[in-house]
Amino acid sequence: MRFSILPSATEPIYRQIIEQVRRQVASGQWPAGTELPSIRNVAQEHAINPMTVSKAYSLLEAEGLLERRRGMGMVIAAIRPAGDPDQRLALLEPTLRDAARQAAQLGLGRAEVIALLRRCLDEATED
Amino acid sequence: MRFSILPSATEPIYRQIIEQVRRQVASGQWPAGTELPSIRNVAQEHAINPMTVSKAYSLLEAEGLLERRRGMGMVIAAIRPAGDPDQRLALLEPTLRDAARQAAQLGLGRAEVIALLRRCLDEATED
Amino acid sequence: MRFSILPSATEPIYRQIIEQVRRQVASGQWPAGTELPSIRNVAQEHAINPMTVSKAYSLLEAEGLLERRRGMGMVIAAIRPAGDPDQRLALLEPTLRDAARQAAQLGLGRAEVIALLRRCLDEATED
Amino acid sequence: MRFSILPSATEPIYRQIIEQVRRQVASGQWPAGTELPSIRNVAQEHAINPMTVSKAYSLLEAEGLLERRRGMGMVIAAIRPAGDPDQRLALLEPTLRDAARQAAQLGLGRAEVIALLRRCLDEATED
DNA sequence: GTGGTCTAGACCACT
DNA sequence: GTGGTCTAGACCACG
Repeated sequence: MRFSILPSATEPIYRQIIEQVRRQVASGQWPAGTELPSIRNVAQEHAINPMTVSKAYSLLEAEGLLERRRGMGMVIAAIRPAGDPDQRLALLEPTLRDAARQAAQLGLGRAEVIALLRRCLDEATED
Repeated sequence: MRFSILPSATEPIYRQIIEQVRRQVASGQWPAGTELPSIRNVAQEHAINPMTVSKAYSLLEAEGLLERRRGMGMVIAAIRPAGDPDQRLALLEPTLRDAARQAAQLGLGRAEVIALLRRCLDEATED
Repeated sequence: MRFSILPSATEPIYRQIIEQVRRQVASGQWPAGTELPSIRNVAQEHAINPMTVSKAYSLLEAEGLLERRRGMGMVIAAIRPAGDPDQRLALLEPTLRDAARQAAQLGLGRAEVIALLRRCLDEATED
Repeated sequence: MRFSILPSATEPIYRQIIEQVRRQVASGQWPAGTELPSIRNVAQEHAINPMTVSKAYSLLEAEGLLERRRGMGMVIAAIRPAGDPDQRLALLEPTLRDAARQAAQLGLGRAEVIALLRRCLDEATED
């Protein structure tokens, strides 16, 4: 129920938050009705400005993924069904498509690329 | 000998150009002496600002990857040897590492992810 | 091509801007490609903070109504077809539906209500 | 004798309650002495916070429209006479004025707007 | 307690 | 020139 935020990353903080919420919802780990940590809490924990968190939450609300419960914080919207596996794969596709394009421009073979992905997957699941 | 540029992508245009030149050189597809398309040409073809192309070329020149030949435009510098396979793989690694992190957060299995990458590689090499 | 902003209204400023852009697009007065006044311009003209204008533009971009031309301001997105009359009426419907509900609770007759609307329409078109 | 409350509307809940009581009184549908539903009942029925209902009732009491009868809950105060038709129309005017302004910005014709209002009035009186 | 709005000002990135 | 991001702090509205 906590965000992992890297202030030094090139990706802006508010977008890091947005992406994490999207993935948590798509993976079914945050079902409809889940209460999000309050803006002030997130801001304090990560020593960032409340406006930055608010911006992320507001955009997610405009997107329909969050609902405001006035005076009571934000919750995951009921509308969204839990993401099925295909939907989750679709979220990953743009990144892999870009990787494939880069591999082609680098003249790399399929086997090499897939072997490298395997290694990265191992690292990522270790954490 | 043409760039593929997506003005709507999140990656800035000048950086798209830089990365493509780097990959073409690393893969040996653009050996030393290869002439680059003129700034004016690139700008017209993709309906982008000539200043943007100029910025990319200038940065590549400062990096030593390009050389300015008066009257001939820019050419790939003689100094840089084509990257060996490991070096080329290293250029791809950050993207795959990010993809693996996303896959983990989405709760996707290794097999699914690798299958999707295979499909993307097929598409990318068709072009 | 200018916004009319009332800082004293109960409706927040950024929302006043959003609603005006939506109506201008729906009515066909701002076709696709129309350049919007720059954030700094709008902010200066109305003596409001650039962030406020930026918030309106960003939300309209997230909505798909605006597109960013990097380094060159915002334009009306090409995707949206000019609103047909039915679409424009649909934008008005929620307000009229609310008015009808109020009239019913007030026990007012149809004729009275419609006569009042006529008077209001006269006033609004005078301006 | 029940309220219609939409927690998702932009209008705050306590204000929705206040406005409805005002209209029922102005229209004479709730004459002096009418008992209002208890705070607990309203809160349960609409799954809202009792404090919210209490706030609405208290404001209406301060306004003189309601009276607190110990053990009987709140009743419509005797003082207020039912509003005459002109007074009731005046309560509706701001909403219609806003609708007319929107219609003008949308470039809609008088006939269309009035026809739509007729349809909305039909719907509203059906309920 | 919750989030919303606005301000003022800084710094960065892109064209 | 353009918009984007973030900070710091004030005040309001809602429950």
